[in-house]
Amino acid sequence: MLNFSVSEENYIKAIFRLQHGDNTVTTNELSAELRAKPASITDMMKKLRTKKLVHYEAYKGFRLTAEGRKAGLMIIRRHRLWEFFLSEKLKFTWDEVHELAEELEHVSSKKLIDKLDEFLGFPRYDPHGDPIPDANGKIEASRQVALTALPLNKSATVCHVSDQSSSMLELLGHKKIAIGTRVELKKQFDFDGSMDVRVGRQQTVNISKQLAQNIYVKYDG
Amino acid sequence: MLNFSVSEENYIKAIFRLQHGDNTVTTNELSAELRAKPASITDMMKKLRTKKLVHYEAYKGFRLTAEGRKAGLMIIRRHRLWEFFLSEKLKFTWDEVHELAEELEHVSSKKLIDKLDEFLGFPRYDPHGDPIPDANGKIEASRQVALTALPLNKSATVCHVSDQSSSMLELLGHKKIAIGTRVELKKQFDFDGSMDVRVGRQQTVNISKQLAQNIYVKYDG
DNA sequence: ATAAATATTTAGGTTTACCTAAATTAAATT
DNA sequence: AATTTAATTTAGGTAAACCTAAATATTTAT
Repeated sequence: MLNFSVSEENYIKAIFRLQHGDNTVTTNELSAELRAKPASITDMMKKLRTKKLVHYEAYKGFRLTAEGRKAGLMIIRRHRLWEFFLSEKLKFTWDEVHELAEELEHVSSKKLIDKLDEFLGFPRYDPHGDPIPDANGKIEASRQVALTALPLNKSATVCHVSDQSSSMLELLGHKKIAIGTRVELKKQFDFDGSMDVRVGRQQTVNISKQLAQNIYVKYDG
Repeated sequence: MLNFSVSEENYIKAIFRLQHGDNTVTTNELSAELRAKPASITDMMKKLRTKKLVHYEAYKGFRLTAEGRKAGLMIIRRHRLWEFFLSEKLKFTWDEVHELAEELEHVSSKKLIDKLDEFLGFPRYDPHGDPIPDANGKIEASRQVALTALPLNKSATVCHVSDQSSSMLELLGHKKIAIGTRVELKKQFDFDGSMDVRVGRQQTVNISKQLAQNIYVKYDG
């Protein structure tokens, strides 16, 4: 019930991340996320299904079961606690901590993690501002929403982009949008779903519906 | 040159430990140490030979090459630094740290380990009293000898037991010997190799040759 | 509604690190 | 020295987690 291989953990974590609520995750999405071929994804999905960690029917995408979600939360807890440790105690910069935490997170002793949590003073957020699940897997409901769901004139901060393709990053760079950028929705056009968004203090740019759906923000304050 | 699988690292570490100087290590010794069948040891030795990490000729045992020794020192450095961290910062007891460090040691980022070393204040010994190699792989020549090699009436401290079986630990407990116990050889009997040893300040106990061979001590001072 | 394009799965192969059983070599005993 | 015993290696097999190429579903476009 509680012991998974490194690979299994990476799959669970990736599905957790891509699910973003109740969405079903596709083979190709996971394939891109994990840089593994689609055929490998199918293999692993069958395995995780027999372990009752995902709901999966051929051709219909997959979602974590309650148990899979719980496992995912524990992996994320480990990951974020190590990130906090690396940044706070070992003075790594925030862009260095992720890949080291990717390795440390697979040491799965519960006692180790709970003691690490205590040593760190029970931190609530990792260095990227993401909330850290507690020892029971409880995690602060993130006030994170897609840019498309942001109310007019409410200031928010970009905290996540769900597509990491280079074409998407190029477009974001061009519009001067990055993680941490302050944004505010100024106008929404019914015809094509595009929107005018104030970026930073000076400029306002137009963003397509497709792009907005992939940008996640957190309300300020 | 510098990246090994978890299995390879475990083999290198085990050979390093068993070599204890220049002795050549046998297939069966490694098999016992790693709880793998002799055939598996032969497989891996061939692999490590092609990677130039061990000297190995069929039926003749093996020794680490200079490069293998260097790799071994780095693994031991990681292991002992994590042990120190677990004991000193997370307050694990000395008998809990070993198996956790077995997992953490395989995260091989040099920068991580050097920063951890700095964070811990460049400790010289792990919680079991074994010296920690520095960032260049330099390690304090341990003045560690088997109890059988201790001269008469020279005070020393138990720093290592090479067999960790529960039957051995039971016997040690019974004789009130643990890591850190002060001992002094009082008399040696040629007939069976047994010896009288003063343990601590009050009592003297008789120890069999077999037991003495598995107890390592460090001269005091 | 069909055809073309795309997504997913199946079938069969590879590598790593194990295993068992059998063969071979070395060491110990008579 | 010959034989028995023990250690080691070889041969061939397995499971995990990947892969490629081909087959099959599904979606999209005409």
